[in-house]
Amino acid sequence: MQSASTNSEQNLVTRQIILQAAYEEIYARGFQAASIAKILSTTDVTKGALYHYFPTKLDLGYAVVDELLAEQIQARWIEPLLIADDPISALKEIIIAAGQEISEEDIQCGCPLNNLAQEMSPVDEGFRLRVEAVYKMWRVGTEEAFKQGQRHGLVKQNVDPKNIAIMLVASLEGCIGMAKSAQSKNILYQCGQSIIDYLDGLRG
Amino acid sequence: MQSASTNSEQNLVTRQIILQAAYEEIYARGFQAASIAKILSTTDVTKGALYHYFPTKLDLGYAVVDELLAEQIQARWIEPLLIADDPISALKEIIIAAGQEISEEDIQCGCPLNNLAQEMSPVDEGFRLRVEAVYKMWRVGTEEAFKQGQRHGLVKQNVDPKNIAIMLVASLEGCIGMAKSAQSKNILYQCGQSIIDYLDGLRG
DNA sequence: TGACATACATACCAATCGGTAGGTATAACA
DNA sequence: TGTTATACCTACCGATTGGTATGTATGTCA
Repeated sequence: MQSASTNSEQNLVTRQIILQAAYEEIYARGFQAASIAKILSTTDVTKGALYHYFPTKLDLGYAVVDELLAEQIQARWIEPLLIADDPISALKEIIIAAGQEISEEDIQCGCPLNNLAQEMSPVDEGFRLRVEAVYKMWRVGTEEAFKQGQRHGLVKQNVDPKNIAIMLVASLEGCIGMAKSAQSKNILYQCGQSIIDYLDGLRG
Repeated sequence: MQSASTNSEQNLVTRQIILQAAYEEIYARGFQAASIAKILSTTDVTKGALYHYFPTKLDLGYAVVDELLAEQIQARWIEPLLIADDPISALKEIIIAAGQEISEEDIQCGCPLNNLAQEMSPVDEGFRLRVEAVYKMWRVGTEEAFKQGQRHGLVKQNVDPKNIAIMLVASLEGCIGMAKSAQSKNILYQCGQSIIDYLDGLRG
């Protein structure tokens, strides 16, 4: 028998508190500059507790990617796309919704996945593999949606869904990154509109 | 009178050695993780010399952006574009040339300007302003080239050169970032081809 | 030739870093 | 009830960080 519910539920709560605080600290400062001490001080968790759940800082970072970021991308960019029949309309709606919901802090900090990709890919292979797994999930999901769209005759037949997926994910990340550097919602919207124009050009 | 040539020339040499080593260290690890000690050990420069030319680490980082990165972008992405009559053909050539000349280390480390943009924009406003100045130069240069192209009837009249410039810079950075995460030249080329296709769609 | 500034060089410093050792309190289980 | 594992907690550690204080060698200039 495993431990009773009372205990293991509390465990997960503490673990989740640490994970969430780590996510925010990493999002704001990057992984390498993220301070364990800061994560502890923003919560009332002690160092012993943190190192009980995560043997190293690296493991904590990995968990943020595997559990939080993968889930975020899945929920926002993949699931609604796969449900829809028309991937072009669906993606346009997702982009517009994302633009509307975005906060000043988000503009300032950009995409948490791309942040980790750019910072950690050359530095730590474990990070790179995990981040790339999320990107691949994103690209494959997008590719599938556009294949479906082609089957339904809603997307041009003479384009390669795989290439479209790569281009879309890349330019979305580029768009967010540009807005982050310029700290400008205008640039975000102008770039988003260009992506939407590109999408409309794929109509079949 | 200023100091004689012998002296001030040597000065600039030492300064340039520091700047170059700093560039490489920052390119490989990011600014915050870049180690002054490492920069000194890869050169035979002492800490006294470094802090003689650059009062703080931040000033050293600023100089890398202002002097090295601005120059790189200008030489590779702006000058050849402004010389040409046809911006679309010119940019295609630049993209193809960049793809051919890129090394494994470059794939691994990505774009030094985008790296600093994503890492430092939320953390230090001085960095953000300097990086954004380079991006703006890049965008404005691209915009001018496309305006010229419109005047010569080589670019569609019903597109906004400013939006095109934003979209191009953003998707180029996104493309390099995606290839860096995937550590894949294939992805770089596929994404680059999509950008070229986009460019061809702008023909007037 | 003497005064002064430039261009380094060396030794040191406080602060912060991630991580660990060793304890305790609690709950599960035999 | 005694044993054992889980879930913490506190105090400490060595290493590294950017930065500084002090000294010196050299070249400039009046």
